Amino acid sequence: MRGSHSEGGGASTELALGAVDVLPAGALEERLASGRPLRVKLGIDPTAPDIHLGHVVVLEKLRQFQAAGHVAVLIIGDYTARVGDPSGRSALRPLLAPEEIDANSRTFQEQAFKVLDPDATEVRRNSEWLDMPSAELFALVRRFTVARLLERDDFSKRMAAAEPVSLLELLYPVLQGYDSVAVESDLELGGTEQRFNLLFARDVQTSFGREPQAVMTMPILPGTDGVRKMSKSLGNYVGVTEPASEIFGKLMSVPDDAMPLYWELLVGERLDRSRHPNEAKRDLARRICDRFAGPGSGTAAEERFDRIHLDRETPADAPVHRIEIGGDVHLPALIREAFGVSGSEARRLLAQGAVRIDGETVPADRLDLPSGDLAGRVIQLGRRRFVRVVPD
RNA sequence: GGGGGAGUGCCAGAGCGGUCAAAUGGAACGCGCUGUAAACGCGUCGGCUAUGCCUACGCAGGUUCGAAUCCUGCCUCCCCCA
Repeated sequence: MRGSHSEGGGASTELALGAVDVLPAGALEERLASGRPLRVKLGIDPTAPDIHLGHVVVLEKLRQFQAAGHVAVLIIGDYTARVGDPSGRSALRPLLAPEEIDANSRTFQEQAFKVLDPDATEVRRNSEWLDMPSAELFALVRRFTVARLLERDDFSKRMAAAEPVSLLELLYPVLQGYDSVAVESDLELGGTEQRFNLLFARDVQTSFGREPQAVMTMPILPGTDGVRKMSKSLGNYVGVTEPASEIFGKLMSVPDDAMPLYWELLVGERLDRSRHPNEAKRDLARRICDRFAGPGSGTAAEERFDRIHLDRETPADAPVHRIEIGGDVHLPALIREAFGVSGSEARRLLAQGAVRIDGETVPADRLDLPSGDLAGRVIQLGRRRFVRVVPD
């Protein structure tokens, strides 16, 4: 049973709402009591081009601190992205090209401002201080021991399973910790999988004679499969820049079991269990659309959704695919081009009755159609892919 | 420095000379059911203008009528000893 995470770490402040833990006990209250604005750090490694709802959970927490008058320090980990965070990893992370990291950094920052107030956010890239001469790097890393780093679960598990752990990965916590020194962090936020990194940063700060930061961890948001962590690489994410129709559709496909967590982490309210699950899910989906795709987009997306799935209508805004008029059209080829699947796949789908033209299933043995019969019609592939065929 | 083991499809993991486009499970996809939820049932899951053809089992060669399966070299990973 998961759901209520509110009282973690004994922090009684409103700002700790939803957090899994706030460590060490009392540290946050103590700092808040000082009355000065705290420097609240959140680091995100730009390993993918888009921010999704999983990132939003922790960004939203940062926004709350911001709203309470504290300083939001958003670190784009353009340098640590090159190293690769071993947290929760069971294998070596593939390396990203520098240009890729650079492009991701830009979109990340832009998209983070869909949650944060840009005027009250200090954005830093950690290459500013981590891109240092090796002599300085050595001086930094010699402060810590291998035994201390190997305490972490991910490493011991991988080593036990005879899987590789690179030297570079071992360095990751040290680098992330040094970020805290560089930005003089009072509090660092992160997902629960970041606990080791966040706590290790305290050691790094201490070794530099700084006051160690408090840390606050937030629950991990499951992806649209309802089970695994939301992530780009698992393909179970909802991006904040996606069109409302996508956001709505994806959220509706999230299993009911994950709804309490979605409500708590994304809407900031407890799910009212007396509501019909379908209605509660629609409500959530509308709110998220309104927030990220623009006010009112939720209702519009919902209407479109119902037209397609309840009334079985074809969407008016389906992408357009042009064909030449004259002669027959070979359906597998058309599907391949229109939907970006392979020709073999197209044939299989056809054979499985997954192709509809204006709502009518194409017979499995039908491979060619006169082009005249296709012009102006909507081809549907499976439940949610649509293309409107238009004469060229 | 010495000794041993392993690299198979999106992932995990069988296969160990022909019947292998490669068992099985998971993921994914499709159809049905439904609340585009879950669960369940059935099916698909390399490519190709397709009853056949092509490309594939770390990479490169070789042996064989025939290789994922045998040999040689290379690359990568792991373990043990020092």
